[in-house]
Amino acid sequence: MSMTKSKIESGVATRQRLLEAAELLFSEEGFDAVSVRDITEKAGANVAAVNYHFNSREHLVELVMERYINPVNDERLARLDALEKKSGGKGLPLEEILDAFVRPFATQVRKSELSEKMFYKLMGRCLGDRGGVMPRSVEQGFQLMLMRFRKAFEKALPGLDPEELLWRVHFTVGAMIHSMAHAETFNRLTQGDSGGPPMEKTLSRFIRFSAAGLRQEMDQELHVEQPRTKGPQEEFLF
Amino acid sequence: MSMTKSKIESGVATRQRLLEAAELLFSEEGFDAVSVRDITEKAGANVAAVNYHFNSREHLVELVMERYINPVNDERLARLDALEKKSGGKGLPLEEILDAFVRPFATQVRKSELSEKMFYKLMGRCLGDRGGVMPRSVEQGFQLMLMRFRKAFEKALPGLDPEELLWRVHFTVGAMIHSMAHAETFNRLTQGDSGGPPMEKTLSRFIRFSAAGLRQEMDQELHVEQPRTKGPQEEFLF
DNA sequence: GTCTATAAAGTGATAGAC
DNA sequence: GTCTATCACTTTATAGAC
Repeated sequence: MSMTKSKIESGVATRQRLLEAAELLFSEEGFDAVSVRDITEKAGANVAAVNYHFNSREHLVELVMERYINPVNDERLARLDALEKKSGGKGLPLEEILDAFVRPFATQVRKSELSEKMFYKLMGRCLGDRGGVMPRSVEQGFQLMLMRFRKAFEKALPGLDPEELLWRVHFTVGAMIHSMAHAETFNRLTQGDSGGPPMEKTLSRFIRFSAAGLRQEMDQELHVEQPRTKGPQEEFLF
Repeated sequence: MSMTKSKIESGVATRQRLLEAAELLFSEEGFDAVSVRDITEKAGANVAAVNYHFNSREHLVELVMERYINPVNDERLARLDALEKKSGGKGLPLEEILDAFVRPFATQVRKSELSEKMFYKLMGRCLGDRGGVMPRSVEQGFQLMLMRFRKAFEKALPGLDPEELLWRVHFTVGAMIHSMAHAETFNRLTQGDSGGPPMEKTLSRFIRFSAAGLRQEMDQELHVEQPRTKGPQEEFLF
């Protein structure tokens, strides 16, 4: 498939067309599965155009990641800042922290020219592809952001073992990334219909799910009839 | 890096050495980032060996996926069967369903000759790489397994909207896959130490986290002071 | 800024000798 | 079962004409 002829003829700059084609292909196929030729062909440009406009394929990949991830992480920090300023040092409600963590997706997708579906897929690629390897600026932004949110969670859940908290945050991040990157696959596998855009409802669902998981008490076992007939290799009991 | 000379000299069959080398490389680099030459070099075999023993690179990939995923899915179904037989048609406790869902990882990793870390990484690759595309037999097994577990969850959570449940299961699966595939990345980004093997404790943490998220009540908002000053684009409230 | 032509390296696969 | 040699492609990147 190639770019609509209209975009080429209506004089959209080659650089812009390349960027749009790359974002579409990256979100669809993953960063490592798209060749320079795929991009230039889809953009209706010459094979040398990517290297002329972006120096190398790798630079283009990094540019795309930075363009979409950094604004999200920046807005996350800004929202957390605002919440903490408002509360004046007290622990925040989990839901508000989680809201600051995911709502930036909803606001940044509106600022972008991508469809919601493509935006989330691309975001999932950024976070899940390449074994988590990201450009330096993105990696640093992520570290800073996660450090701040981790502290906010710690304050919101005083007394919780830090290692236990880290795992709960890990599960939370995993639920978020997977939902974005693999929503289509999951729908196919479950033959279910978890619905399309708008995504506000999904983010709301995510917040409630994660808040419950993060807040959950250690004595949850009250809910369950403990099976005491465990064999030798049955080493964990919920 | 190449295979330890001992394995070559001690007469381990070439086919076996290729399989071990491939599994190690696939888990480390991902299925799409490993070439036939990478594998044969690591295994100390000739470049033509992969095609001789496995017909093609693609067949080898599918074999590896099947070897590790299918036993896990089979054991999941067997455990769920046993639970449902025991309970005689009544809804099961969430923790028991989740236990049947994740404990097979712990038992299958013991049956395999892989280290825990490698096993989980490889499993994460199977589920996360290639945009969720799996060999036919694996895909079918997954569909069957997810259908059964979805029904079990529905019975355990009567009255819950099916679409809401589907999303909660989606979050659950995401938390699990991400934890396995990206534990190392996450540790790096958080500069945290979420601990290494043994994994029993992690699975226990996962069960409690997911159970709380799945079971969570719709009126969770009681916990939080609702911000009523939302702007026009602030469309979801937890 | 765009094009062609080409370099240099890598890919999976296979025929045929041993 | 293993090896070499090679085929037929594809990849990124670039030099140089226009």
